[in-house]
Amino acid sequence: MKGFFTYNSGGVSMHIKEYNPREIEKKWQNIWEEKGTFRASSDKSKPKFYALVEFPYPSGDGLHVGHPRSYTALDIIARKRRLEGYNVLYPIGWDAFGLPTENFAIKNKIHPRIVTERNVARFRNQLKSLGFSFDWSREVNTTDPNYYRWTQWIFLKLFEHGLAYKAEIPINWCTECKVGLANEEVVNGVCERCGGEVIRKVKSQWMLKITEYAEKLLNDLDTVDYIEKVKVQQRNWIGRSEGAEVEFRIAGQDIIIKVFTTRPDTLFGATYMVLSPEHPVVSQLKDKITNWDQVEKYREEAMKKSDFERTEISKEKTGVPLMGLMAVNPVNNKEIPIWISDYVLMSYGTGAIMAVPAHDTRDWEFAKKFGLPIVEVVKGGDVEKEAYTDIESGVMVNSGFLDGLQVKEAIPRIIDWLEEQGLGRRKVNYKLRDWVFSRQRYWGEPIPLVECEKCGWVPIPEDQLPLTLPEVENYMTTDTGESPLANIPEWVNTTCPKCGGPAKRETDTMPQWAGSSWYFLRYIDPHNDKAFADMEELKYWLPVDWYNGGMEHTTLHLLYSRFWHKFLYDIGCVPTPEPYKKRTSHGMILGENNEKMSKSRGNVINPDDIVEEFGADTFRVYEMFLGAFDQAIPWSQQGVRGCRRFLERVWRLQELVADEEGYSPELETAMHKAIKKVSEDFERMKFNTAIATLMSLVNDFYDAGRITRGEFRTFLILLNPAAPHITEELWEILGFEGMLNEQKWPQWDEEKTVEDMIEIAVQVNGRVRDVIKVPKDADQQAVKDVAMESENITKFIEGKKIVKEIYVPGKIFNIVVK
RNA sequence: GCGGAUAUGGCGGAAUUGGCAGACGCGCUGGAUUUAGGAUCCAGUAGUUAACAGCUGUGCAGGUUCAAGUCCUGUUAUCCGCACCA
Repeated sequence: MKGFFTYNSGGVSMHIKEYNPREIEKKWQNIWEEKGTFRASSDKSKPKFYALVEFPYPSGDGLHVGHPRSYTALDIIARKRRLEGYNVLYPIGWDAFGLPTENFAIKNKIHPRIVTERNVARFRNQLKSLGFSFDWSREVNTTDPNYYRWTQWIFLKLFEHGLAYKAEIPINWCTECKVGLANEEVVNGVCERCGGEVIRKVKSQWMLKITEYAEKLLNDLDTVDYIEKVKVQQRNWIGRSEGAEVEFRIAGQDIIIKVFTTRPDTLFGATYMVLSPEHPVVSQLKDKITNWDQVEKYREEAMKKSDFERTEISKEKTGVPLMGLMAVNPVNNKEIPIWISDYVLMSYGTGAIMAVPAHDTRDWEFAKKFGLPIVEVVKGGDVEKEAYTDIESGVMVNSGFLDGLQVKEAIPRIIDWLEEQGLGRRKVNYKLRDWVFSRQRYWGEPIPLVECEKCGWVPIPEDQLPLTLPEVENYMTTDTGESPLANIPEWVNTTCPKCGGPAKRETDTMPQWAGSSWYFLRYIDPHNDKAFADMEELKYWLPVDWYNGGMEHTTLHLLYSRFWHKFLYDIGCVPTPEPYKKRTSHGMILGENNEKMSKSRGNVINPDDIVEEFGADTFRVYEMFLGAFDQAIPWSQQGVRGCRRFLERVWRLQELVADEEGYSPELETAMHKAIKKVSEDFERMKFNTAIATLMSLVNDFYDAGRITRGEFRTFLILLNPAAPHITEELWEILGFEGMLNEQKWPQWDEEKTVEDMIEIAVQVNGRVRDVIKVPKDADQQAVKDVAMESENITKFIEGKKIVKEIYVPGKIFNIVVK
């Protein structure tokens, strides 16, 4: 019984206090706050580590259990980095502009600013109750005029550099939200937020030229450490394709129609053209079209269709010929008919295609349906049965000077020819479109431009920023799609900063993605009123070392913010071409019934309830333990209980601590193994197995019946990033030096991660027949000697001939017999 | 249709490079303790079997190998992304 440490100096297991998370969690949260424990230091001599999680939209529903999954994960990384000696920046803020708040405000007649304040206060409390090691002194809020002043400033820079322009184009219009949407916000033809129907609406819109950065956004993916899934999705979204732009003349007209094609080699097989119904040439040549009534009807129908209907797959191709017009195939001067069809999109390429039915599946379907000629120009398939699209093995035929060439040879040859003749040129095309940046809503950043009759669009001078939102009575949107701001004449009517004449303010506001496109920069220097952030600070902290967030933001926020950052880099405002060095993504947490958590399904878990009943540490440990971090996983209330039980067992370890330093011989290997496993698993985001390792170690501790102070100290440090409150408390109770968060992350000795005596599985013909114990450095003969003493082995060998022996040190010994 | 991922006990999931399948947790069964248990502790828990002997077993069908959850070929199902992108 000697040397056992107990809380009350009595006997073993006598009087330790009960584990009371409610009490100790509050206690440590207060201590950390008072001491500013997790503030990033201004000391730049230390190596830095910038950990970032996507800041939340403070919705009225409060925190979702999905938020803490991401936050706990990077909290673990951040806490580990501090223990490793880094100066860590782990900030948080609020992405607080946006529709739900505004809708709530309208419905309940409360100003969106008040709603936002309330929601933020609730979120802040919830996050604080979970003990995240955020640097709260750097909190940002996108709706704060001191913040959006800089959002507006960046917008003006984009405008100055010609990257923001106003265009009258058909945009995606959500009929529910009564707001224009970016392409990225339309999912499966409906609004990604509300699921409402999206129609095409022609509106004058502010656009950002993200397409100008398509090449950089694509190429620089090779320079960053993002999970492959994200890179693949961004590449697909940018959708680069190489080909040629070819000019088709209209017979008897002085008009040229350009098409984009990736298969210029098949030009001799182009037997007709198809234009998008919206193609401007159609109206332009109205007088020449003999079946105008039919054409007009088709165009009207196409316009009426929602995006969803129009892009619906597997529907029959439709179309109408432009009678009275013929195009001329530039390679052979043959006249070919021109059709319009809604399978040709105005928004991709030039809105017109050359149709090669023999070698394009869509054109083939169309030609078959309307009896258009099919001319084979690449040999290898049966073009009467289906389009032959192979580009690897086909040989050109019926193609004049291209005959006999492989497809891959023919492509550059024909492009050279087109360029020589002035009939076309090499061209790279992207699926990525410019970013529709206007929102017809109140609760967003005002666009800091005025329209002057004389000077056109004029930016508001920088020293007059921020342009703040006016107080209004009514935020209702109108069915005509005008922003609520348009109804405030005293705000709209202003003077031109340039000439002093009368001018009108832009009344649309920015999308929610504006403020989030640069928030990680503001965290670096959040109180700066001279610049969005000081260059010296930016140089120290950028890039973000590790950014975790949802897959749903891959082609939205993540792409947008890379674009803004690249622009800021080009104009010398940030020191790095890429904002984020590493990007990872967490899986969704589903309800207990394996369905997506939602109010309507009645399967929502409220984090507050879990913290209240089990404590924040249990909640954190459970979220990390429930399964692979990057996969969707259902919640299990029973599983939470198990994690609480684990922490109870940790708490009671106090009773086992003997007054001895170092590691005991019995547990030394287990300690080194655990340090290694936990260290590596945290880095690989294998949080579930790291926690499992710690659970196993606790089981080992109980099996051993007593542990040293050294063992307990190491264990507490390993568990600390996941369960920071209970570990600090135990650290204090045990009277260890200083505070736990000031300690050093433990090291392991590779040598000591293996026991001196190890177990080797002995197989006969690949089947395990026995397990033997041998010294860890035993050679094959030694292992064989031990194995042959085993009856379990010998009875399978008896009477047979040993033909082969395989020994994998530390793993198995296999004897092959015949 | 294209691209990506996944498939392992009653459940969530483990298994660096091919080397003892089912770690860890939940649940369940039995026991101890308790006035009580949604507390704690002990034992058991893939299937089959009288068995701590064997045999079978990682969606399905083949193959490579001394050895396959892992590699190869084919196939099915589910999920995610894109979706007439010329």
